[in-house]
Amino acid sequence: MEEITIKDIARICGVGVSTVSRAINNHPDINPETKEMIMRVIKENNYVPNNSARNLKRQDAKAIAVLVKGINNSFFSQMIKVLEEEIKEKSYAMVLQHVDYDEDEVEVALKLVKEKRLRGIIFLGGYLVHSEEKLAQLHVPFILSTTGMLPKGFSRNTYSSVAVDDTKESYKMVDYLCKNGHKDIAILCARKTDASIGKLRLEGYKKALKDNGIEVREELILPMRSDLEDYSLENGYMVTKEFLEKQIPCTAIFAISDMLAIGAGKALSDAGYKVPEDISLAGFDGVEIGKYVIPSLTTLKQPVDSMARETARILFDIIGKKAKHQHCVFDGELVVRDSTMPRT
Amino acid sequence: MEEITIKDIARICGVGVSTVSRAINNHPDINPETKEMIMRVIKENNYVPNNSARNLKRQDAKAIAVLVKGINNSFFSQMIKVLEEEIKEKSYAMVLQHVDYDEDEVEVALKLVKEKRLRGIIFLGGYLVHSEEKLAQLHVPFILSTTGMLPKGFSRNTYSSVAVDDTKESYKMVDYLCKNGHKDIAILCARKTDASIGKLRLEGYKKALKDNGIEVREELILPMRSDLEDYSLENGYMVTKEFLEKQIPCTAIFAISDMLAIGAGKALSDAGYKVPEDISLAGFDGVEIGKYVIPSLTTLKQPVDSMARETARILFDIIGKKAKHQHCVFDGELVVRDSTMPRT
DNA sequence: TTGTACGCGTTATCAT
DNA sequence: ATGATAACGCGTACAA
Repeated sequence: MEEITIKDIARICGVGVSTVSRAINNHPDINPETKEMIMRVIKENNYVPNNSARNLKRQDAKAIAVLVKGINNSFFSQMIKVLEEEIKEKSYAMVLQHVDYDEDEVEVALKLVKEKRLRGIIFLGGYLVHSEEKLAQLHVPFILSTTGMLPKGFSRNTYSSVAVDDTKESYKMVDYLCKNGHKDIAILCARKTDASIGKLRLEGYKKALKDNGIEVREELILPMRSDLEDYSLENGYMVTKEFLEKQIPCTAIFAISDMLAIGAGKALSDAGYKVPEDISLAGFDGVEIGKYVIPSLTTLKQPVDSMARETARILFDIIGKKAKHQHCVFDGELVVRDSTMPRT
Repeated sequence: MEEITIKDIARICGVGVSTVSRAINNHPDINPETKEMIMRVIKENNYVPNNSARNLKRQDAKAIAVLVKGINNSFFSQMIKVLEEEIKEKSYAMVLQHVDYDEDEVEVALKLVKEKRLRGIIFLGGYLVHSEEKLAQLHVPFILSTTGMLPKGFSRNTYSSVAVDDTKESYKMVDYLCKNGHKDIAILCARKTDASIGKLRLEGYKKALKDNGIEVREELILPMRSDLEDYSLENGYMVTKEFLEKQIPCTAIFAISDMLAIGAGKALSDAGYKVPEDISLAGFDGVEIGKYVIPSLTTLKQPVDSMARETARILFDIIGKKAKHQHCVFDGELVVRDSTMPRT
């Protein structure tokens, strides 16, 4: 039951360990026949190199890590797919690492860099606000993708970012609702303590109302419940249900994520409201399931494919010293489907 | 920019490396004051131990890996959450590893064991059918959870498993539909090449029809398209759309996963059919979103929480030598919601 | 209680 | 083209 090592292979083959190492790592200076023989022996003995030892010794891992905040976020999974393609294309390895909501992603990144000799890091989601100091220790190029921005003070030439302008896109959606005659628009938004995208999207909402001459009313601002999972279906459902029970007049609900919107849609239906005839419903993100829900969901779609591709491009440019850090803002797309209608 | 190591810490503190090591790893034989001092220096210098070096040296990692087939499977994410709780509870570390659809999970497991000195492995999903030989090399207890069974020939006392009886549960659903007067029941199922749960669920369908005196008709068996992602919304939508265009009479559609069912529901709606009045629709798995979809989805719910807890229990029992390998079959629950109705 | 020295499995730098 | 050997950073006997 002994674990077999490179030494065993060398002994069996009657060669030195360095020769085996050369065979494994596709080094040029090796006799093709020797290599073939070694590879055969490796197969026969089911030898698997120890990655810890490799990482320990190696400088150069040709790996980039993707740190995803939270699990089961269907918005990210599409991005991950694309990132994986792009990373493989450059013949890099992708290390996918989930980070719990209560974990510090920068700390995780720091560990990972030491362990895996990464060349770059992609942060997907999360709010790196409190981590400036730690971020400075990250001596590896990193890029924030679809992530709450860093505070203004943080030097913008030490990292890159790719995202939509949450305020602007949120504005777009609410403005659309206003232009379609809606005046009493509720927003299903982040908790008051949120300092990230949730806050920005709320600001867009407020600004759009003001620009359309509509008063912002506290009673129409519906923060998520903190005792339920953030951005979850259940949260959207419960908050909407409680809101509807108050019977506050309202003709449209804008949820700052599609999942919240779907939860809200169910609450509306359960309470006997027809979407969109009685109340219009809009989401944000543009996740796939929004197309399949009934009625299909009007949303503000983030161009995830392009964003993922751009994320990879920027990171590789920096790794290859082809460019400096940059900050790329994408436009979202207002996708009008069946869950909203004009108000006459 | 030099990476700081345990030696540096030792030097700064004026102690030996072993003392630092003891401080880090909470060893008993150490002066509390020395320890405190060392920990302070570690914080000040942002020292992060190198995991590769640790894993290389250590025998005993107190870690268990969860290998998940595919990404973005909302059915698994609930299980993962529970597994994480259970594993943390035992003060083990959980290593979450996604495995691509075209990757061999056993190969990934083999590598991971070498790299991380795992104590146990949980396979979530996937079909380990072709990997008997490799599985034998896995000298670490493993358990298959929610996974297509291994072939009969494989010795059942070398591994554990937790799952529902897919054939039986599928039968339950189809039998329910039959008992409610449905005779023309289409099934949205796996590709013909599938040898895993897809096959079993199809068998349950056939058996239920026969037992209810209904003929199995090929034209009502709708395999997923191979050019689209397996079990995806889009696959359910497209296959159903194409089926409906053929105008084959049918009063119910049973999809072997909830996601397929939701896709199918949209195709029905687009084609002008009312669910459940015109056609009843049922899914399988019991994912959360099924509750929020309109009409809410009748489904065969797998008891994911209990299954995850049992998975962890069994694995830890084996690790602790408290028990031998075992195979646990859970009952699913028929959850009747709004997407099905009797046929008179 | 603490420090020294060795080895974990691999890659890289030398010679040869 | 190949082999011996020194690191890589850490944990742990063993000695002190």
